[in-house]
Amino acid sequence: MSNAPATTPLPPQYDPASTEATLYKEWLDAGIFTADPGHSRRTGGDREPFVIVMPPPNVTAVLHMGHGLNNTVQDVVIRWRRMCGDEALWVPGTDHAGIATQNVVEKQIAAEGKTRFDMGREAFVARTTEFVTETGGTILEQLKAIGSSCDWTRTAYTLSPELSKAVREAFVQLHERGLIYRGHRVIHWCSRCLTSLSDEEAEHSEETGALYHVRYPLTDGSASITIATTRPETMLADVAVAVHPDDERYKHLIGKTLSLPIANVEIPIIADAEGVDPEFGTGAVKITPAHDANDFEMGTRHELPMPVILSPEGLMANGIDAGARVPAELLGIDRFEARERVVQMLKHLNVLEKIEPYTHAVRHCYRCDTVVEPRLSDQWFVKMKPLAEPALQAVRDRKIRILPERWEAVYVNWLEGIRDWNISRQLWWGHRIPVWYCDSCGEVTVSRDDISSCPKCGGKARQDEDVLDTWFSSWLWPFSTLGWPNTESIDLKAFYPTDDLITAPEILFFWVARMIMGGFGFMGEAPFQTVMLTGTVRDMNHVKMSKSLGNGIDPLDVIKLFGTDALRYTVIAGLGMGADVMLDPNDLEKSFAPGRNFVTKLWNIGRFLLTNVGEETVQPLSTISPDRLRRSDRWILHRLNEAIAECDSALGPARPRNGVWEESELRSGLRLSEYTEAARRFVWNELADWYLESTKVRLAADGDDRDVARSVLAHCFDAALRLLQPIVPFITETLWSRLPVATENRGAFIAVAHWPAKNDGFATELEFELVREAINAVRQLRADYSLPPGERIHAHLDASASGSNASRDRTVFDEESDFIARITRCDISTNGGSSEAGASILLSSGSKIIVPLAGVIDLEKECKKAKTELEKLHTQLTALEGRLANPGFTDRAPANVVAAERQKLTEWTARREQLSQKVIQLCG
RNA sequence: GGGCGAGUAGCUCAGUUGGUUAGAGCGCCUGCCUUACACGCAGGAUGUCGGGGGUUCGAGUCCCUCCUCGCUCACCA
Repeated sequence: MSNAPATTPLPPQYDPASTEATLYKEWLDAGIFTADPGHSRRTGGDREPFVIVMPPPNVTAVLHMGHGLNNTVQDVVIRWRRMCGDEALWVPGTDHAGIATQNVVEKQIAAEGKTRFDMGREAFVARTTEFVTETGGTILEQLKAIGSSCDWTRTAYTLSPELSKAVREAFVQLHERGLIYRGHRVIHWCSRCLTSLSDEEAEHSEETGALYHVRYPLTDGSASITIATTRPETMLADVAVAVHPDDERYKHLIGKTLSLPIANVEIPIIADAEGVDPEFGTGAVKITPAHDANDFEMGTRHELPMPVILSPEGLMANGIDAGARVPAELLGIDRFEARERVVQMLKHLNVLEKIEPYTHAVRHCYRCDTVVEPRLSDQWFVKMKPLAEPALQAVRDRKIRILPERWEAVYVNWLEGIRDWNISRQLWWGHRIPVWYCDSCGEVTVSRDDISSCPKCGGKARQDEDVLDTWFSSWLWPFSTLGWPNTESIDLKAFYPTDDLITAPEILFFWVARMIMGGFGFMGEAPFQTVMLTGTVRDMNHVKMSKSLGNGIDPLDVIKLFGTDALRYTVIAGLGMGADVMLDPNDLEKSFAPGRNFVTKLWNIGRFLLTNVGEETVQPLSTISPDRLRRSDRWILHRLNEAIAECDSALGPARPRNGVWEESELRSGLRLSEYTEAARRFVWNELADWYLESTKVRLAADGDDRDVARSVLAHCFDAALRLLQPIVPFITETLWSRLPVATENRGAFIAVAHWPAKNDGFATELEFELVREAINAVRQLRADYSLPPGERIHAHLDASASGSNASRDRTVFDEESDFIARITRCDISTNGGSSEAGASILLSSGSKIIVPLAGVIDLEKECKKAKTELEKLHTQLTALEGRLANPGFTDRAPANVVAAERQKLTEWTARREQLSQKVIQLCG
């Protein structure tokens, strides 16, 4: 890209389609997104590193609005830091997504009439690998389309050889530290995916079921106990009925035996204070240790047998210890069908007392939504308590902040009650557990390297069949992507710890909390200093967008229609901190209008500038002597300073000062919608609406002043483009490359240009504010009196009441008369008579704008309007006077507040005086 | 059931340690094709700040209470 001014004028319409792909390629070719570890201060360089690791999308994922939103946020932040001079690194990558990917491939082969078991493990993994290689990573290409400025030379993949090594290292280290153990207990089992799940992967959802009351008769026939259950089919695996030891209803029955209907086995009545709430149901609990986590605990306490009556597929079966509990007619029946049948059988046996409707939370597989079955099995677990401690402490000590704040409480709450993490999955797609068993001597070996023979007896070593939870690789992401476990890795030294972690709240526990634990656990340091949780994209009914619900928006459709920048601007501008973004999938035109309109506006400002400023090089503002600046120049330069300050303040400090967030900065920054609004207001409402209009007269004339206007205009637009680059990188790059400003201080791309800095030389420009006031006044008068917009009108300035400002006011209006006349079609003379009748508006300087309007004014209407206004003012003034007369207020309120009120009193009193004169004049 | 949060203009949300005419964007109404832009320009309307009570000279802001939503965790069978 060249800095030479354009030789062809800008086309009237911005065409994103023809520019975006080319531009993106130019950025890539120039390597501006590639970070250099040598530049990082941590490795002796002179730049602060600023690092974001991308939440890796599933390798099979296709871009949706959620990705669009989340990655745009990350890109805005990283582009901002890059311009600020940080060595900015955004690490992209994908997740192999164990269960999710396996499910996709299983579906494919199911269509061919096969199962993975028909294929065998090796062939299935090969097939999945092939699938992932061919179609996977599509999403990364799509992320390029939304402008993501990732360092693609560092693209990572959780199942790559490098990251697999990290996974194995992590497992072995935890094992060495005694934090990994094999447990035999009831876990969540998905009978469709045929794997165990972690607590987080088994999601609760409220369901209306039934509470079945079943009578179990005593074996001696003397009495019976009624139990309540939501899962009657599991009664076949009951091994006892527990009651509270102090429960008077049942005390005398403890120790006796019951005859379990259908299964026809004898089970004892036991007492358990911990596991039984006498208030609930009938106060008697059936104990099914193999199919309920709570019952498993009680079963363990009382050393009860644990018969299994369900197959892994969720079919009724006589498993371990079950004997012949499941009768022949139920064998092989699905658990839900079996529930119906058991209920029927209980009815026939006349032991079903009643069925109550009952709402309770049922766990579902987060991947296939199948109802999860509690199931007794052997799994590998990570002991989480020791890992959670530093993760909790880091947030309490403000080493890590979570935005928005409310999620911190959720985070703390979860970590305080953390339970051990089941990390083994009975899947084929993933990192195989690095544990080997020796069938000869029973030795269990945990190893970094594959082994084929037992290190103890030399017998054949057999690797554990299971793979690790996909999140076991994810929680290492902030350092595994930087080279860990090679602690000498230059990337690791230069870029760890990272800075911001930007993701959706759904994976706060799955991923974010575990990454923090992993960061401390393996690196001894927090993996990042800020967690920013973005909102959710929803439709107009506040329903979360999803492909399955059909209410999604394809970001690529939006890009095709309105361009990437319009998409980015719309989502960023609409995204309050942690707030959801509502978009209408049925009306893209309306949903993305803010972005499209803004981009068009920017384009047109650029067109005006390039046409009217001309193509000869503009002198840098620094070469313009301050005394050549006019009041409008000083005004816009001051507004620019304010805009820069507002953007900086909204974006906030990039990092904590000494590794710990100070209270005052803890909740500041990353308010992207505020930053966007500040930049928008400057470029649209100030630069375009006022300053640009004011330069039209100057640019049309020849002479020195034309060069001043050109310099200021170009300077301001240049700065505006820089402020906007992170949000709308493509159009700003396109326009910036054509700006005819001197080449000094410019790199090749705005994407790596310097972030604008405040220049404190420009104080508030009061004179130009006066001009704006006058213009607004004339506009209002024209609207109030319904004067045709095209009609040329005359007015005069009455400066007689403005005291010492009178001559200044007259000078200002004389000098700005061309501009005022052009913009309002109203000529203001400064030497007219002061007593002339007409509509008037008072300016803050005390001068008055008077439009002679004899004959045009509807006196009656005006009179009424003025009277209403006067009344309102009078009421407020009375209140104000009362307040100031109240010693309670004047004595206790802060002095500055009282002073402000006094000031107001003076102003209002003057205005009331003026208004009453007006009323007299109008109403007679 | 535990924890947390929210209820401010038709919609989405700002409102900093209480300070007195409550703001923005979008939408809506009116008028304008003013030679960068109708994806634009100018003007305008709109709120018992969820209800009730309290503290205070003063409450959208602090306290209590009620109502309504939302998020999150959870082995009451």
